[in-house]
This record gives sequence, C-alpha cells and structure tokens, in this order.
Amino acid sequence: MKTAMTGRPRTKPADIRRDELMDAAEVLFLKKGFAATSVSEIVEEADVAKGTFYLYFKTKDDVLAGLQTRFVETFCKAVDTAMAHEHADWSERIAAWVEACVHAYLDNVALHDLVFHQHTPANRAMKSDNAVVTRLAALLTRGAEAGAWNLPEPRLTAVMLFDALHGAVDDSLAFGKTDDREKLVAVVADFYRAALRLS
Amino acid sequence: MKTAMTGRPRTKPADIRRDELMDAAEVLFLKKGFAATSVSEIVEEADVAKGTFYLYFKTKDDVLAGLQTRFVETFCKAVDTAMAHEHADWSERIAAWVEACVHAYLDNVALHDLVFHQHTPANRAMKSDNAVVTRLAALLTRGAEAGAWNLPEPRLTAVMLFDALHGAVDDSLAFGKTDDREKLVAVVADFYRAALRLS
Amino acid sequence: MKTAMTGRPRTKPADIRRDELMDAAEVLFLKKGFAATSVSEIVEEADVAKGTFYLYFKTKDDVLAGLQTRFVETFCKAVDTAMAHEHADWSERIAAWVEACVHAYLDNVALHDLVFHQHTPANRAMKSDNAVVTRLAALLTRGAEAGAWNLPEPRLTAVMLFDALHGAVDDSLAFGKTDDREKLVAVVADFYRAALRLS
Amino acid sequence: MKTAMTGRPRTKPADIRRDELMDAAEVLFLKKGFAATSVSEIVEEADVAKGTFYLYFKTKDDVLAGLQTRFVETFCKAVDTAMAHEHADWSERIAAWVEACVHAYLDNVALHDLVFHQHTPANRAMKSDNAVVTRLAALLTRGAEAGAWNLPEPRLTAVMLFDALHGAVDDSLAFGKTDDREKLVAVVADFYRAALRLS
DNA sequence: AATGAATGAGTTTTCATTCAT
DNA sequence: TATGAATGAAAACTCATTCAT
Repeated sequence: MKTAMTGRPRTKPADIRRDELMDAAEVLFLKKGFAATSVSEIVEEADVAKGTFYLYFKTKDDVLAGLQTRFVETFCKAVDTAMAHEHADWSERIAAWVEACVHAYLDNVALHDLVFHQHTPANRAMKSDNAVVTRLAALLTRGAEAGAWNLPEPRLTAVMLFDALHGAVDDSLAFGKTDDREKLVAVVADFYRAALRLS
Repeated sequence: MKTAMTGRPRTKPADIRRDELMDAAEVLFLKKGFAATSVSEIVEEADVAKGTFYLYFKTKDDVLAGLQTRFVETFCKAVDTAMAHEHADWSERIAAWVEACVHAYLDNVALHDLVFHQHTPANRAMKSDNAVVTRLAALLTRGAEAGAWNLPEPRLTAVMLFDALHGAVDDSLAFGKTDDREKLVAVVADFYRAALRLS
Repeated sequence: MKTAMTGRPRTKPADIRRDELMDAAEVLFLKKGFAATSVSEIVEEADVAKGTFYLYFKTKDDVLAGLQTRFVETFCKAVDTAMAHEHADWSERIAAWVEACVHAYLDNVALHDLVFHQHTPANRAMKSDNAVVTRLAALLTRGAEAGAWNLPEPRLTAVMLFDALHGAVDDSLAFGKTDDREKLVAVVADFYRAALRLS
Repeated sequence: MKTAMTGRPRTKPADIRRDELMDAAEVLFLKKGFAATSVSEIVEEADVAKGTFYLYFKTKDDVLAGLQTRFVETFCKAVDTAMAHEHADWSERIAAWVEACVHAYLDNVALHDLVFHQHTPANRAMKSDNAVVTRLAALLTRGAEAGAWNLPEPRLTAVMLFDALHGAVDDSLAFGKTDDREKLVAVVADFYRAALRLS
C-alpha cells in the first residue's frame, strides 16, 4: 500500500545526520539568535522530522553544547595542523601556536561568541576552551623536557598564556584586517616568548 | 523582600513609569537577550503589575522600538550638547561633531547592537539612525550657507559621512581605549575635512 | 495651575450620565454582542472615564441588567399609553393590550433578545418580564371587579396569557410585516377573549 | 469521569481530529456564543491538549471560518444530493433545487447565523455563500444550453434568485413548521419559474 | 532510525475592576 | 462626581519535548 513517498529521505549514517542538524542549528542560531530559533525551524532546515532531532540531542541546549564541542575540536584541529609542520626551534614553535590560535579565533568570532556567551554572557574564555589549554600545557611540558624553558607549573602557565591571547584577541576583534592580524600575532608571540624567558 | 504592599496602585507620571519600564527592559535585554527576557521579568524588575506594561507598550517588540527611539534621542542630545559649545571655525565644528558621535557610539555599543540588531542582525547603521543624519545634514547646510564649503547634495553627503563614521567605529569597536579613541576621532575628522574640501 | 482642559465635560445629572452610558452600551452590545464589547469601548462611546462607569454600574453584567429593566419600563410605558385611551368595553380593552404588547415586542426584538438571552439562551419570557405580567394581572383584576369576567386566579391567568402572547410573537418573528402583525394581533386577541370567556 | 489516562498522545487521522475540534467548537459556540467560549473549553470538550487546537487552527477566529466553510460544504452536498435524482423537466429541477435549499437552510438556522453573523452581524447572505450561487449559476447555464430558458446573464440571475430565496426564508424563519415549509417552497419555486419564464 | 501528532507548561496579551487623587 | 493609572486573574497562543507507529 505504502505508495506515496511520504517521509523524505531515509536512514543516514548517524554522524552525517548529527552534523547536518548541527549545521542547520549553527546557521539559524547565527542568523536569529539561540532563543529566537525554534527546534521546528532547525529540523525544517535540516529536512528531517521533529523526533529525529531528539534522537541526536537530548535538548535544545544540548545542540548548543554540541556546537561548542565542535568549535573547540575544529579549533584544536587547526592548531594541530599548524603545529605538525617543521619548526626550527621552540621559539618558532610558540610563534606558530600563537599564529594558529589567533587566526582560528578571529575566523570564527561570531560562532565563538554564540557557543560561549549564550547562557552566561560576559565570560569569554570559559572552561570549555580547556581542550586548547590542555594542548598548550602539553606543548609547554614537552618544551620543558627538551630544556627550552623551565616551568614549575606548566598547566597554570598554559592557562595564563591562553587567557592572555584570548584577551588580546578580544581587544582587537574588529581591527582584524590581515595586516593587523600579523601585528597582533607578533605582539602576542613576543609576549609569550618573554613569559617563557625565551631568547 | 517584597514588603507585602500587594495591590494598591501607586500612580506616577506617565513619563516616569514608561522610563522605568524601559530601564527595566534595557537592563534585562542587555543581560539575557531580548527573546530570553519575559514580560513577567520586566514588570517584576520595574515593580509593577503585568497589565501596566501593556498600558505603555503595545507588545514586547514595542518596548524594543521604544528603546531604539530613546537611544537615538540620547545620542542626538549628546551630540547637540557638544555642538552647543563655541567653535573657532567650521573645521572645529566638524571635529566636534565627529568626536561627539564616536564617543556616543562607543559608550553604548551594547545598547546600540541590542536595539538595532535584534530583529535583523548584521545591519548596523539602519534607517532609524536617521535623526542623526538629519542633524548632520542641517549642519552641512548651515556650513554651505556660511560659505565654509560647497555641497550640491547636503543630505546625501550627510548619509555618506555618517555611514563612514559608523563603519570606522564598527571596525575598531574593541580597540576602544581612550587613546585609541582619540586616534580614531582624528582619523575620521580628517576624513570629514577632506570630503568637505576643508583647509 | 490647572490650565489645560484635561478631562472632558464635567458633572451632569446622574440620570443623564447613567442613560448615556446605557445608550452607549446598548448600541455596542447590539452591534458587536455583549462579550465582544469591552467596558473601555463603552466609556469611550459615552465619552467618560473608566471609573465613571463603575460609579453607575457595579459590574459589566449590571449594565445589561439595567438595559433589561429599561426595556421592560419602555415596554410598560408603551402599553400604559395604549391603555390610557378610551375603550368601549373590556373586549376592546383586551384587544388594545394585545396590540400594544405585540408591537412593543416586535419593534425591539433585537434588544429583547440581547437583554433576555445573553446569559441563558433559549429562555424567552423570563421572570424579568414580570412587570408586564403584573400589569396584566391588575387589568384582569379590574375586569373581574367590573364583572367583565370571572377569574379565580388572576395572577396565574395573567402569566399564561402573557406567555401565550410571547410564544405567538416568537413564532412569527420574521413574518412581522405590518399586515402580518395585524393578523397576529387579531389571532392573539381572539385567543385572549376565548380564554376569558368574553362574548 | 476522566479515567486518569493523562498524557500519552493518541494519534488520529488529521481529518477526524479536525472535525472533532470543529464539532466541539460548534456545540459550545451554539450554546454559549463565540466570544464566551474559550479555547480551553473547546479542547476539553474535544478531549485534547491545548496545543492540539493550534495544530489544526491558526487562531480562535480560524475555527469559526472553518465552521463557515463546513456549513457551505454541507449545504452544497445536501443540494447536490437532491439534484442527483431523476427530474421530469427543468421546472421540476428548479423546484427540487428550491426545496433542497429551503430545507438545508431552515434545518441549520442557528449554525448559519453563528458562522455568518458573528463578526459583522446583520448581513445574512454573505459573499461566502458563493459556492451555492456558483452551483445555481451552473444549473441555469445548463438549462439555457438545453433550451429551457434564455438568460443573458446566468451568474447575475443566480445571485438574484439566491438572494430572493435567502430573503424569503429569513422572512419566515419562525413559521417554519413542516406544512409552512411546503408552502414556502411552493411560493419560492413559483417565483423562480416566473423569473425564468418557465411554463 | 525516522516520523510527526500530541502534549502541557510557560509566555504573551486582554480586560473587568479598584482607588488615590 | 469624575478621573485614569494600576491591578491581576484569565484567555490566547507558543514551543520544547514525548512516544506510538
């Protein structure tokens, strides 16, 4: 009997579906804001049924959390990629890290603000950025082991350095033209080197 | 809290009440966003009954429109005050105008974004800023009459000049330290003078 | 200080004010229905302040009750006027009564339905029509005293006769052209005479 | 009553649900009036949740519009059924049409008045009765093609004939006993035949 | 996995009624 | 007497979430 093509596509790999839903949510959240976007609109944009949304996310808040996680992952991936290149010394390594972070941040300010400010505004640099901090701490530890610098508290230092970068970028957000970016990167990298007593 | 006192109306001048409601709304909208703020919260913050809100505003959207109007009025008042001082010549007059606008804008970015971005984001410098443009156009016309410059289209020139300033400020939002402000004011004022073929 | 002419007219005789309010309410109730008419609209139509309404009526329902009372009064006045004329005999007197009632009813069906049906529909001939019944009972008693007929229960007879007339008119409402009215009057008058064993 | 059972949705075909909601609304509107009936009462009568109502109707007004549409549909269906029978000639066909319309109208006066008078009272025979007019126009055109009569303006004639019937029924509403109906049908049918120069 | 009708708590909005002036 | 700002209970309407299919 079931002749009519009721009910759209069909089964898709879970990852794809989840990503499609997050893409739809991201587009709408960015366009209209989180609260002003309804789950109905998200599923319509993603072209799935209402229930499907709740197959992949526990609540509407949950998709925001997902977006946050994805932001951090993307961020980390960009940094990892940059760090994978050859680097002459630890100073260059630090500079590369700073450059990658600044760009990754500035390229997605709107998304960053969305996923980190939504619930408790005015708290840039939340705990969720931790994955980045963790990576930086690891880098610092490797540098210490290699004798590049001497740090009694690599984790704490990582937190401070990350927040320093975060603050600098926050403070220049709109001036983010390519050339300004380079200046910003240079300033921050210098700051890092000084903090690490490099050179 | 809430010293009993339930019930009995406590009449206040309409202007005061309306302003109190707008103040309450502004505080909450700025803190939690427009959509996430309920009328119930607004009236609680303003310490009036639900119905009182609808005595002064047709809908929840209407209070946002009121906030927009008030923002422009405040903006204009600040500019007017600055222009009321003595000015050596038209060049100084233009500089004073630019300085007043830049400060009025930067001092209230959050509010500006709230009242102008809420419904259709990404459209800074909307038509509602017109009261400011109108003022600038009047200034340009007076200058033309005084022989300070020669402008075939004062209104159109005012629009372009205003949008130029708006864009410059948008582009520097976060760099807004006092000294940066001064540089920004200087740059924009220079731009204005050049556009008006002054000096 | 009070220079501005704020606040409209001024004191008026209570009767006038009350009637103006009832007129306003009647017009609106007839046009939009009772529930769909707000007290705000009534006071606006009557050109007084909100509070003034509650100076003359306890509730919104109360004005409907007032309209009901006024309807009955107007009805009775019309009947009284008709009965004040000279009448050859009791048969003519009865005929005059019937004629006056039928016309008074048919001339104001909409108003009658409004004031009597609003709350419990489908109950034409309510107790409030009693003033009419009372009058009829008095007429019957006077006739009995004059020896025109013999009635052990004038009040009960009045009720039955009144309801009979009411029912007949209800049953012909829309047929109420002038000529039809005359036929209706004739039929009902005949019914009355028979019930009273007249002639 | 109310055997617990709170919660769990019980899916039904959309048509059924919609009809149940309209049935509930019709019952209540007829009993208490449109304005005096709340959506809460409707959903309780229909035994569904509040939201379900808004799944099928945009607003409370919308369900009244739906009732109007349904009234016209039911009306047309009744007329169509009557016209589907064998008819000796066009005169009989016209008589059948008139009879069906008169009955369909008189059988549902209260509903007719509800759906057509609610918003703008005192305008029986609104434009929405058009589906009926359209049908009559089609009938007249077929008759013209069959040579039964000659009509330059079938549509306009249909409008006039329909309004004539509407008016006649309005004018006799309460006299609508079975035998009176027959007389009414006869008079109107005669009128139609005369207007069409039949026989 | 996917669907979408159904739910109901929560929000916006209305309006009869009160009372200090 | 008259006013109209203020009240708050109740009605209209929304939308995140559930679950039988």
